[in-house]
Amino acid sequence: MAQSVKGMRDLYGSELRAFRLVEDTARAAFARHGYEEIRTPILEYTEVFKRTVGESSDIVNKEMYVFKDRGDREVVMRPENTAAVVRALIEHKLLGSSDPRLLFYIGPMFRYERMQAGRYRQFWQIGAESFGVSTPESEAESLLLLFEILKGLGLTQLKLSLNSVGTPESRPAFYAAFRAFFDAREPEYCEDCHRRIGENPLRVLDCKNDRCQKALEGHPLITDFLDEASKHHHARLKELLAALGIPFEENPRLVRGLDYYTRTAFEVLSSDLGAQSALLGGGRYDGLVKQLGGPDTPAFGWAIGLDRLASVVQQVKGEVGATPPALLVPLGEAAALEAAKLAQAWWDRGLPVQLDTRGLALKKVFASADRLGIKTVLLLGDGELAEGVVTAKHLATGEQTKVPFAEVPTRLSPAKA
RNA sequence: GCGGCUGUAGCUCAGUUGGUUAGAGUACCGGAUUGUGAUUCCGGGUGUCGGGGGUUCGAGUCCCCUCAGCCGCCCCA
Repeated sequence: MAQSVKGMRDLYGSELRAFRLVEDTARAAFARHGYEEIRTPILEYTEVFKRTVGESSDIVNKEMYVFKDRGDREVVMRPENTAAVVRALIEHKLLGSSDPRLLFYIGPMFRYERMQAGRYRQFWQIGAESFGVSTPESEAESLLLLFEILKGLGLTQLKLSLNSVGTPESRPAFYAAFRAFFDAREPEYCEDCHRRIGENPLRVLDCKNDRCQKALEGHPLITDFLDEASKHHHARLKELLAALGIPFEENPRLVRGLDYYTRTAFEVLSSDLGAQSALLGGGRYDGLVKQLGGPDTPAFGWAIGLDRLASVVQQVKGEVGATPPALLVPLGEAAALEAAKLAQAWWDRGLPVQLDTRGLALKKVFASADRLGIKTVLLLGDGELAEGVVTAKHLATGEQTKVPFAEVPTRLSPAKA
């Protein structure tokens, strides 16, 4: 049988409705907050991600869909979108003014990884980025927006895991201290940790090996090595979040997989997702714009895993049901034409009415309507035609009434359809 | 990229130490006097047993390869 490409899936039915629910909720929140949408291409030149996400990161190292196009250019299917958005802003010279530059995006990302529940090779992200503001207040605003979306979806149990990873200037001191700590008990750490200490030292901290965890007791904290400005920044953000009622817990061991983060880093995990528990993540990336050749611009942003959030929404709220419109069923040729005319007029007025053009026996029409979850069937036969009415049957109650054509629009308000 | 498990009807699954036309529930299709569903009754199996190769008189069942999915690791959304 024909199959979709490994790791890529078709979205339809209740899962797609869950996606749309999340998207609609997010778009409404973005609009309230003054965030504008941006859409960038799926394909980017490899350099965009190599220079930003980090040469040593797994994403660049082993997960990118890289290939040569017919013009022999090396391109990559975007593994994330922040770097691409920054590239676009630089290219169109949209940075450098003091005007707010608040952007959001919704789209698919691609990473070549081993399949697992909640981990797909094409997955979707909803992201928000705010450029040009370095204050903790801007971060609080962005996180308020984020929690507004989660709350709008009925997810109130989620908690932010928060850390500050300092700046490129302050981090070396921490790394040195941590390395010294590691070296002192070096033989006690597992093989993976010996690899991690070179690539991303913080990763050692969340090793699942019991011996490693024991050897880590009393390790230096990155938050103790912050410069004064970063320390104040971090303290102020925590103060704001507490005052604004955003639930968070400090996690000095929090690490992110992308190299470009500075100061604030955070993520939200969900216990409803199995091993792939990361629901969303983000943080500050003050150096990224300059790194890609733009004006020195502070920035903060986050990305939600749409596939995973939709999954959590379905687990918490149950399947997202469809809401089909009423079904207008003509009986016979004369009625078929009249029904089309009526439907045409009603559609012009914005009414949700599905026109049945199958010409099936009524019992099949009703059986089908029942399966589709249709609430109201409007019958138009010769008798109705002569009277200028439709017979409206509510499937749930079996109740049947005659409704003059002119009254259908008021009777068919979306709530009653 | 590493390790383990699974794959039979649209769905959930049964199928004996290898044995004859591959089953159940549900869903679906047709019918029970032509304009009334979700109940009932009657009828229908709709299948490349994931795919390919091998062993065997004989393979859904055993072996190898492969594809897909699931679980864990790595990592991340």
